[in-house]
Amino acid sequence: MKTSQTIPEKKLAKNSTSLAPSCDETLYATCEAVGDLIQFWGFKKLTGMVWCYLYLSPEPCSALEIREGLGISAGSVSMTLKELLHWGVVSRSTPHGERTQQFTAEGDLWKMVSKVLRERDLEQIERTLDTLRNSREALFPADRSKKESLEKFRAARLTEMIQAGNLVSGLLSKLLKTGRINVRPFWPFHLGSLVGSGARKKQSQKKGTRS
Amino acid sequence: MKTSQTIPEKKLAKNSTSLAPSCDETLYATCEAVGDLIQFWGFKKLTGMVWCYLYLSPEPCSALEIREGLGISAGSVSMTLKELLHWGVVSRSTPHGERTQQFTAEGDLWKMVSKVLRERDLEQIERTLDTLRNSREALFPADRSKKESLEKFRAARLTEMIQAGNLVSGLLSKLLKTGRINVRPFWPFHLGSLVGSGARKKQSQKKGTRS
DNA sequence: CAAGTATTTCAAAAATTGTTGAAACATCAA
DNA sequence: TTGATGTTTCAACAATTTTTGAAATACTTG
Repeated sequence: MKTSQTIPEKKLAKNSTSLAPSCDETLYATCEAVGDLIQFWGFKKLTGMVWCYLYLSPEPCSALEIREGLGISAGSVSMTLKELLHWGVVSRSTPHGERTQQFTAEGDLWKMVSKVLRERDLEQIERTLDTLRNSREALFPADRSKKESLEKFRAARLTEMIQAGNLVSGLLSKLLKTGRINVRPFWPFHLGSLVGSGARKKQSQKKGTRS
Repeated sequence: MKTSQTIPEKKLAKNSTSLAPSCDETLYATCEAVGDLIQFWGFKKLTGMVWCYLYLSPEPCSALEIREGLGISAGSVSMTLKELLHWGVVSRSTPHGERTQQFTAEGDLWKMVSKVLRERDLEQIERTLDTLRNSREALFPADRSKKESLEKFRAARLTEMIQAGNLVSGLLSKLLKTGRINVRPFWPFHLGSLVGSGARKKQSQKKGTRS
């Protein structure tokens, strides 16, 4: 939701004479762009930048190199790497009997994305769905017979939200399981703006989809 | 990335005697859950809460009602509503010659989601892609002949990221255009973990996908 | 073990973001 | 126009998040 910070002057202009951006500038800008995207996705900007720095490095990097390459503190590097390791998108190695550990970015982008989708986004959706289901239950317990219309209305809207959540959650799981999206179901409510192209009209109520 | 704040005691326990949560508590909890989800998605929590409050209201609400219902300040209500109006997910109406304006939540969840996906997420991806393409160009201009291997490596990785971005962006656009996901292509790199279920193996290089 | 270097931790500082409340503004009726 | 009420704005305040830097810890070698 937020973007660029003041660009640290750092050691950027190490070899700045040419008109074209020096390699370091380009590198930094790239890391920043990725950092922004990753921040947009809910992580810290630095997390994205460090990952990108590693991803663009043919050789494993030491913490010190990252530190200098991005102009951040030792503490930041350490904590960011810890986070990246936790997410399994960076791996650590200590070559032979060296004392300095080296870091490498996971080369498979999909692994990275899917891990986060699964462990973070999917879980957040489920968390929300739980609350919504509880709310509906509280509003509309056993007998759904005579009830104030207010509660009826709310229960109906909750149902809409829950169905939407189920749909998203289902799509996500499927994508994560098969690595492929190939689903027919579409947003099943208020079809309003949805006049999708050619395909059968089946409303798609898959068995597994509780709602 | 963050969650609950201390729950304002407000006027919650208005009619708290029953064991089951009072309606207001349930309502508040629901709004909070949605607020959290929306916050997770990059908005302010209040934005989600206010939207949810309206969405669960059969009648249009005045600013005052929201103010009291959620226990927030007049300023917050005003600014949050402004934002929601901007996103087109809430509409304003002033019944007859009344002086108090009323607010209603858009009932179509898809409209809401798609608007944000289009105007925010898609744009962020495009922004990032622009930078990545520029970087690659800077690293690897016209002649892609003899070049240091470092630059070669980086250009290759940039290409991977760009392709991934193109894929996501393409899927999103398609989804937004047709309201339906029905694509065969899958993540085209490092197939590693992807052993998708039954479907042809075509690598899918659709014409429109620049990379 | 001691010295030297690498790494982590974490309290405090900095930066950012979110909220309030009161003043300014708008609108309408009398 | 004035008074009453509803709405917006925005500077100050509050809360949260991020980053730093220095102390503590770990690890290796001599």
